[in-house]
Amino acid sequence: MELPKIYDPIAIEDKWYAYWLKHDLFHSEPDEREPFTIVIPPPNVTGVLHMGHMLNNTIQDILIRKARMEGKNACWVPGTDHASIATEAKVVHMLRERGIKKSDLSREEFLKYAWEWKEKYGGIILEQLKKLGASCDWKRTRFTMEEKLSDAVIHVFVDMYQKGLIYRGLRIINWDPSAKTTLSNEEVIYSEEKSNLYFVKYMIKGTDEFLAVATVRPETIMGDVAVCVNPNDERYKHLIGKTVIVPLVNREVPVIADEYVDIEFGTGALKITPAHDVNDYEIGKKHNLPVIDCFNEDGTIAEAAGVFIGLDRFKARKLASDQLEADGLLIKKEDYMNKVGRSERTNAIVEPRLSLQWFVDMKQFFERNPGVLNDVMSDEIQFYPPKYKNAYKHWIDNVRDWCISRQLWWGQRIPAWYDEQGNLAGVAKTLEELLANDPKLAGKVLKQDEDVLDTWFSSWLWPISVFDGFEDPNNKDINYYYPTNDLVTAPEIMFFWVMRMIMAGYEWRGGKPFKNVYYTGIVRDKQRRKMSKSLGNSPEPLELIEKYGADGVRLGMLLCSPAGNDILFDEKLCEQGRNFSNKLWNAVRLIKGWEITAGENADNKPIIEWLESKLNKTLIELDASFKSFRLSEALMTVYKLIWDDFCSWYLELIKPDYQKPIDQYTYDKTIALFEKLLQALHPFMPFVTEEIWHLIGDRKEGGSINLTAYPAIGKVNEELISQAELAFDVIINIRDLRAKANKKNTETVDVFYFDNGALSFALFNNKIIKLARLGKFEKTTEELQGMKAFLIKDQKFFVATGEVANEADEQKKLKEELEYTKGFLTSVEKKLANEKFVNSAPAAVVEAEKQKREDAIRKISLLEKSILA
RNA sequence: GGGAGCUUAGCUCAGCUGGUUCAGAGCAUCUGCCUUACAAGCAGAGGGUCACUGGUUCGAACCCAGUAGUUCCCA
Repeated sequence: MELPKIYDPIAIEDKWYAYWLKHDLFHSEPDEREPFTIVIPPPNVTGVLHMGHMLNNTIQDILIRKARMEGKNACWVPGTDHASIATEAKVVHMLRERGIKKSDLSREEFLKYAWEWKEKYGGIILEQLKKLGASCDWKRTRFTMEEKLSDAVIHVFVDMYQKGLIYRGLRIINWDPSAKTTLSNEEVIYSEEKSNLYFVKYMIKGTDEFLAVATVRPETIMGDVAVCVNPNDERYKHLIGKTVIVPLVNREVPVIADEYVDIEFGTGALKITPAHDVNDYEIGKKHNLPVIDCFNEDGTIAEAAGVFIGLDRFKARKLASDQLEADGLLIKKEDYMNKVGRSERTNAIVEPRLSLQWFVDMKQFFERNPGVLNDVMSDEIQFYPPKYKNAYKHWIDNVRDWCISRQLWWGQRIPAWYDEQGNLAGVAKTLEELLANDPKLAGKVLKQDEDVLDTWFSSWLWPISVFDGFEDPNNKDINYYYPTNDLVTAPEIMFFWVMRMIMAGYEWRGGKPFKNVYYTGIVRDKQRRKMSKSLGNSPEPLELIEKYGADGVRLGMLLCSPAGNDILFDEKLCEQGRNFSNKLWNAVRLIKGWEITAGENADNKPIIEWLESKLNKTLIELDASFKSFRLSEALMTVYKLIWDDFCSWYLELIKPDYQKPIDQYTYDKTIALFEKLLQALHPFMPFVTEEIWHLIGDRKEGGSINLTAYPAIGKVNEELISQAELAFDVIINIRDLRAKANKKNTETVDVFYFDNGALSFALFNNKIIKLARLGKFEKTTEELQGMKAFLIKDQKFFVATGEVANEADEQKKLKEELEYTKGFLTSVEKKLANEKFVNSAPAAVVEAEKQKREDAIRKISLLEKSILA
């Protein structure tokens, strides 16, 4: 069979993914094996694969493939969330292109279009994951808006209402008075705009004194309920507790004190308008102040304001300014730059507005479920890297209630009904159920809440809901797969996801949803900028895959991603990955190119045994890396084992001479070793390992390297490993001297060495001759003049490179070495002479120091002899 | 403003419980090679005051304190 010189991943990767699907290799059903479960953090259904997803899902795939090879029943559940805001924006966009306005549609009509959009464009990202090689159980694909998962959301809402864990409360929201809709923070664009700062007199009641207040929004003066100063502000201390008269409406309000006020800013006195400013609202709440809402839905002045009723807010600003001036209350007007938020869609200036929303009472939730915090702190749920425990605790300690309602249509509609006066009538799964539960409601006209629930209110249930754990809390799947093993996600969603999933787990399953949480870094470019569409600094993932193969990209991503650190992505690393695939490929070409002859070459036996030992030793390191989620380190370990140990040393050592056959024994052992290496690498590079595994053995249809057992750790012969390393060291030293002497590869050199019995490499003698291209390799008992020499420990080697060694240089080198060794010996002896060291250091350390002393003494005597000679 | 982290080779990072004269890896760099698996390669080499200052210790990259720079989170 002829194999091309260069590995071409494209066709091969498609072939194997199709094969895996055809043979249904990733599907899992509960059985008697130990389960290993990962639920995908559901990507946004509108999403397309970006670099963060690539990293995140590569890591999940590595974990799940490894578990599969370890004989566990591995199940990786894929799916997407419905992303209310993003999807609704996409649907509105689609409608606009068809000339349809959302405002002309009923809720039902709009949702029909939304589903149409979802069926057509949603879930592209899942297809893209297949290109990456993700071994998800596609038969278990879920979506947060599908019926069963929606039922779970409604169930949870009702349950929480009944437990008193949710409530309705006021909250400042972003209001678009032009579209008459609420906006999420993401839909508001802030920019610096020129405006005015008005300095206004608030007269102190019953005096001629006044308090000067600076404001950019005089049209909200009618909503003022207090003036606030900093308690440490000497200028105003005497006014705290006094009453001032609000201009324009002549209302009496108190002067209050709060640390929040910045003494330096404006006049140091702040008017408090709770209905129209977030911070004012907080202060108002703190000081138990009333709320006066002076705007209508469309941004005109409301009756509650008392003046300018019905006028537009900007016209009112002008009139208010004029009126203040006329009343002699306007001190001055300054130009002022401030941050103004505008609606992304209508460009209208966003109005902060008080609105009734649904909230989760977080404090109470944590009191019911102390495990949410405690089990993370005690590592019952383990964070990797653990430093995020701090952030987690800090957040829980300072938690704010979770606002779960959204003024949108795409999402689960809140199952709450109101009477004609807008009072809450009740909460139930359906109107029928509500009426059945509460006879008093019979005959009343009830209206369901217009809002939907936050998407996060769906995804926090994900680890339970994907196994239908709400519908049937005792079903086979949930009992088997829950709690899941690992969650892989980005640190920025620790609160949105991780914490809330943990909360849901404790509340509805009485236990954690996963055992380990692995936080990936944020993918940045080489200049440390976050990758983003607007910056255009993110490579297109699928193009990268085209260019380097999924294996290459996976390796590239992972090499630059130690756990929890940011990832400075560099395309070069993908190239390194591609090159590695090619290296493996060429190893196959070499091996498959050999003719085989019966028998066994005794010289190769120690080489084979060495690699077996080295492999086992590496497997131990690998295991440790995996256990602590150091995947980058694990990959590098395998990479070096394959490239350096297997390709550069082992294959070169056993390689028969040109056009000579290889013995059957060596061949069989080599194939067996190669197979183990491929297995160890498979979780990282699934495609190329699958391809080569099929090339080097007779495989059954439906067989896959991913279904084979991960290599078991065998015996490690340390003695043999150090002997081999010594032999390699000899080879490297000789090669160095050869290179410096400009020896051609075809020329041999002679090497002689003192044999003082301290070093042992006899098993590899012939191999040293082969790789270092030696003529003679013999012992000597005397110093050889005119030859280059090197030392390994206290053993000297002479290399006859043909050129005359410069005696002075040689002597200088030796003297330097002698000085160094003497210094070393002194430091060791000092240590050993120190009673405190000998008494307090562990015995092994002291023993090692003694050994060092002996080695150094031997080496010094050798060096001194050489220098004299 | 409050909290957390980071600072080790040109770059990105390891360095797990303080214990070799401990300073390590990959990439990059330099030198020589198209040696019949691989130039997407082979063989070698060079490169560091472990941010700074002090302390604890027989012993510090590692522990403690302070300083500087930097990143993130919350406001």
